[in-house]
Amino acid sequence: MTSATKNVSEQTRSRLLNAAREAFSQQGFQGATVREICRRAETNVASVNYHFGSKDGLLAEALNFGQLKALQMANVKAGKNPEMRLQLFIRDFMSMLLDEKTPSSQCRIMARELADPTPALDKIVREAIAPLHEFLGDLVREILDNNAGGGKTSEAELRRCVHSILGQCLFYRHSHPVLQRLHPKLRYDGKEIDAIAGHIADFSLAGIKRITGS
Amino acid sequence: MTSATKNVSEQTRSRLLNAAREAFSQQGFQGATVREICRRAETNVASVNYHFGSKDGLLAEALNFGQLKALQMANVKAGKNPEMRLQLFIRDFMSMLLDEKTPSSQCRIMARELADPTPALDKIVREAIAPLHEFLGDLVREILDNNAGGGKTSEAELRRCVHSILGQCLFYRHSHPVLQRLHPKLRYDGKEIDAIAGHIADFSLAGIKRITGS
Amino acid sequence: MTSATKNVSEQTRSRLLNAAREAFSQQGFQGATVREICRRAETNVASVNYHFGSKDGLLAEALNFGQLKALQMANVKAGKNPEMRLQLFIRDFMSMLLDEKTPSSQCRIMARELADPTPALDKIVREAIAPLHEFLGDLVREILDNNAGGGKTSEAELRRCVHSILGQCLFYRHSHPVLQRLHPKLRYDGKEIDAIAGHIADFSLAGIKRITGS
Amino acid sequence: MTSATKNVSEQTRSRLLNAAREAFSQQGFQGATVREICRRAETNVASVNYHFGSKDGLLAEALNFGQLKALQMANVKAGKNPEMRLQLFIRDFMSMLLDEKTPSSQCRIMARELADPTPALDKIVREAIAPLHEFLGDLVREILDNNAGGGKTSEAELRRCVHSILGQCLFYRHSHPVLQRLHPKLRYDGKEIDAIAGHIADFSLAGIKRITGS
DNA sequence: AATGAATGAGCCTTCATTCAT
DNA sequence: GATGAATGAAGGCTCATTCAT
Repeated sequence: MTSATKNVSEQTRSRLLNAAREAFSQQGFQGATVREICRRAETNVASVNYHFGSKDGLLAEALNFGQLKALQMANVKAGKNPEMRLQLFIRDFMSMLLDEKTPSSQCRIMARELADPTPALDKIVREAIAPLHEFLGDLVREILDNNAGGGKTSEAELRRCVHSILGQCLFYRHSHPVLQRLHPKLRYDGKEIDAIAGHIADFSLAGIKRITGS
Repeated sequence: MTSATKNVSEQTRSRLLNAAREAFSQQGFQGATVREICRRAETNVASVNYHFGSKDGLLAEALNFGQLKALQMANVKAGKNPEMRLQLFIRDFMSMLLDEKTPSSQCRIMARELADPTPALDKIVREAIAPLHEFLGDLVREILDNNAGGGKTSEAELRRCVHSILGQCLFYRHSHPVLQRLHPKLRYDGKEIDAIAGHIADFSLAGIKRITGS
Repeated sequence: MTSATKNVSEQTRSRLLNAAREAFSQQGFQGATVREICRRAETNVASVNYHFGSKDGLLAEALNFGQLKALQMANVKAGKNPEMRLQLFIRDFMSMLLDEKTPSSQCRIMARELADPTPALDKIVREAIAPLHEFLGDLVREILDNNAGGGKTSEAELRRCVHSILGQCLFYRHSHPVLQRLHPKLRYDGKEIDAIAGHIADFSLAGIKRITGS
Repeated sequence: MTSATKNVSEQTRSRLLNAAREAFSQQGFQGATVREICRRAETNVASVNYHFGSKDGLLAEALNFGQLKALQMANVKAGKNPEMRLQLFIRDFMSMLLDEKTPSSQCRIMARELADPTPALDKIVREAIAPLHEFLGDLVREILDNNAGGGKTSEAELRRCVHSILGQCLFYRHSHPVLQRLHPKLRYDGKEIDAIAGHIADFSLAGIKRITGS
């Protein structure tokens, strides 16, 4: 099988995965039905079980964390100082979370998983979230080290900084239904995303430095 | 029926509400079944419809925002400077969100609603979340005014500060399933909650003050 | 208990019976719910079982055939020739069946019973329908005797004449939903009822005489 | 799949339709349960919704008016004089209504619909009953024209003749439960059906001719 | 005597899954 | 290999009925 000759089976798998990502991110895992996913993928209802064993299996495969990992790798390669790298990362992460144009539905699925864990959550945590926490932990540690006012920072405190950063970012995704109702006019276009990312970066850098600063 | 002998009907209603709060916060609205709720409440399957008309009706009643509102009112009455009030609020809010001993499952249900909106979300936003945002907005504005370095702060920027604070707090609830997997040993006892709340308050105050540009 | 002091229990019974007649004739026995009947009767849901043992019991009591019997007795007393008495009876019977102003819901309930027999049907047949058939049988026999052209008429043939008369009358009740759809403008006011009754009488007398006439 | 090997799906559909016709004609639409229908059809409870979308859908499909229409067309083609055609039609119609051996339960369902209209009644009236009334109207008009004693017959009077004929025929179906109780020994075999049909035809022709005033 | 509360059997329907082809 | 057909467990809900007072 070359890149030019993808066989029919592969095409169906692919269509199913795309349809599943769309459906899961829109309706949640429970809310999305196998029938609807198959309808969107223009295949028969038995396909999901045929190709992925079960609805759970489909979810597990539908999650690919390539984008998130690529983002981290690119960030490391950027090679700037950690403060700037944090800024960059937050902006990229927010774009991934909010930009409705990109097919980054994985993130939305993950967000759903947090609130509604399925057996797939273990895989998500292992393969995507744990590395992400580690990545941010390293970044924050670098920043803290650069600003160390003599005091040492505990692992717990470091972890909380990571949580603070992630919490701010994820809020815009988790609370999206609420924010839509509170501010119906607000649109998350590129400009707004930049503004939010800038805010979170500034807010977080100040927060991190306070930890050391004392 | 005296004040000492609560109506049987009231008791059943009450047991149903508790069971529902538990179930909804654990399995989500869709995931929780009427049968399971009734089993927990030790009553029959028809009770929910008898007492609340429907599963939706049960959800609507299961949400009462008294605790959250009481918390805000107490905070206003505390009368300290806004920085301290923010610290207090964050600690109380985190206790409410995380302390598994208190029956504050409403907050957990609300968290679920964010990820999986039902018709009840409109009510929740109107009656609980919008006031909460407003309350925090006022608090942040006071802090900003006290620290104004001449510059003005836009409404958008103010709103983002509120989001940053709430995002940090809610992260511990939204991401609970993840955090459990990342740090299996960690328990959210009073001490840990205090530490987290303290961190968020410090982090946020630093962030807010950075906004003023001072 | 005098006619002036009907006790509360009797009043409730009476209200229930009226409500039941209304409901049964409108929604049928299965379609009408005990709750709705009790709501109309402004009493509690347990009343039906309390006063009548069951929904079936309520139906059995709701049926009273006084009007139908009165009609037959009056007809006998009229003392005219049988042809005229048949005319009179058909007109009265049609009025009872169709006039929406009179509370003759029993007839409508009976009509429902025919299509949807409940345990009450035995009682209905025994107490109302069998006597009615007998009454009409006697009337037709008189007519036949008056016109006997020498030939005898079998019991079976006599019975079929009765069926023909009743069939024509009941058609307007049984097929009411259909007729409403076929001729939406038609109203069964007094004039129309008279016309129909006149037609059925003429039609039937001709039919009966043909049987003899040979 | 050859013409000899009917699709399994088709067989199930067919079994469901037969079971539904049987059940609906016996218990009415409300009284018949999906579970019972599926039990009779020896399939699972989900079949009805799978094949027909809903119980309503099943009813709509269970009604096919082919037999009734065929009967009318055959009658027209018979080409005899209208009196004889009426005789023929009544006999065929009665056979359809009463012969328990033929699968003509549609007529019985229709009869049920009259007493307990469902959303399907509109379809029934439009597709089956209205044409039937028209057919009989034409037939009666022909008879009247042949016998016109100079007088004209109004549309209303014509309609009532049709009602008289149909009423007599349908009586044996509508009142079947009653007749069973009144005359337990009577069986509607071919001979009895012929006798009834003959009676109705004679009775009606006499009635019709009376209308012409001759 | 009379009632509001509570019940459980049963309703139609939806769903992920399995099976025969 | 891939699919339309079929499945049965489970869903929320309605209802006549019963129970404790």
